[in-house]
Amino acid sequence: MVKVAEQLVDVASGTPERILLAAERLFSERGIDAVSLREITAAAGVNTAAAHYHFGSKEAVLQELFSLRAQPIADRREQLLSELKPDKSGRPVLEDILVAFLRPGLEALGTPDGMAFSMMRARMAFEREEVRRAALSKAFNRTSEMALKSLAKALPDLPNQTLHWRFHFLLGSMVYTMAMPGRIESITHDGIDTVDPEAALAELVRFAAAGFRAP
Amino acid sequence: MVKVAEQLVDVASGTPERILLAAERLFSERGIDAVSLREITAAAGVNTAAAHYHFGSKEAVLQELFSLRAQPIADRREQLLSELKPDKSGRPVLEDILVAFLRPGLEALGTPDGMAFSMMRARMAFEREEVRRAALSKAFNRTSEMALKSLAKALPDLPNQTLHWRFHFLLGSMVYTMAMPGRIESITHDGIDTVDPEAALAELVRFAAAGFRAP
DNA sequence: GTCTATAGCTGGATAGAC
DNA sequence: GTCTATCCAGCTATAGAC
Repeated sequence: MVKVAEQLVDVASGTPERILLAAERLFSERGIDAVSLREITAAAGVNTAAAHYHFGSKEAVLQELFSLRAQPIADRREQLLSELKPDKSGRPVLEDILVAFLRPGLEALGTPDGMAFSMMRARMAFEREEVRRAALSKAFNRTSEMALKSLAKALPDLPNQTLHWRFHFLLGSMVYTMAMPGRIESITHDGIDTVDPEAALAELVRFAAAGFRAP
Repeated sequence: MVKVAEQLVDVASGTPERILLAAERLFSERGIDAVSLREITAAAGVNTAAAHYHFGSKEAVLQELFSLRAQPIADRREQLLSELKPDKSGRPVLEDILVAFLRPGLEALGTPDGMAFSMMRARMAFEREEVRRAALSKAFNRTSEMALKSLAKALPDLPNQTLHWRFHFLLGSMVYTMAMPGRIESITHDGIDTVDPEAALAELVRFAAAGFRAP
């Protein structure tokens, strides 16, 4: 309904931006369905009606917020994937593909806003509501297919089905990591309890690369 | 509040069982928060008050349902993990551990009830509400730690932190697989679109085993 | 553009008849 | 034990004053 600043700034100036920032924080803290529009507007210091005026509905707030945050990540991923350099055998290097695919999302974990978005994104991957998974799909489908194509080139002997299974496992590991920053394995308390995005990236790339190369 | 039959049968006889079965189906289809107690009781063909009489609250219905379904899986996992045979070097075999850990959960995907539970379980892993993650934790903590101990024995050279990271990735792949039976990768339509639990198990074991063995 | 006020629902829970 | 009837809190959304 309303054009919102391309980049949300930390100190929100206008009413729409304040609403989006409040929504992002609350959605990530407590989940989407558990947060009411009233809470969002209260946290933003504006009136309930303002959200309806600027966005039209609670779902529209979510969608606007999502695409606003997802776009830069998808763009960066696309850029990195398109810059991949083949090795001397003419094929892209598996590890390079994984880094290009994973880095934009995982490094977002390093900032408070990015962490909030990541948790929201991870949770949306498990949503039943079509409209929400559709937002994810719309934002990231293109780059997922780019990555799959590169992976197929890097691993020419891998059957297509197996490649898809392994890409699926990669997504699971990625999403699970994005869902719980700061508490890797709440199950076992002696685990890793701070998330350094660089460490997460390095560990996941190493793990997945070996997995993709399995016979 | 009320003792429910240890094993839910397909043709539900009593009122509590009918409520649990309806809840299971609806929770898995649409998510927990999106389903009202009224819908559950309507689907079960009983009155709203019946659910409160038998369970006390909607949350209690969920908890009862969860522990009822989780227990057999955890028990089976524990049994399989305790039966692991060491190889000639005296260590458990990585693949055997993975199978023991994953099989009870993944093979549940083969039955309609099991599939419904798996999707509910996967979604609960991403919940913010403490009480729900606590149910997961309570049901599966013990066997997760058993698996971690066996993994440490099978991979004596792997630093503890790395082991935990990789176990975390394993959980992510497992949960992601359990969350979306029948549509591995909705992102790419030419992917795998039916889930044979045995195939999922075999693929995940191969992928993860290679990942755990990465240097 | 931003507010107050309220309409119109839907939710969980319960009291009390049977 | 199982119903009907109802309470009351909370929600989204909107109409209309300013």
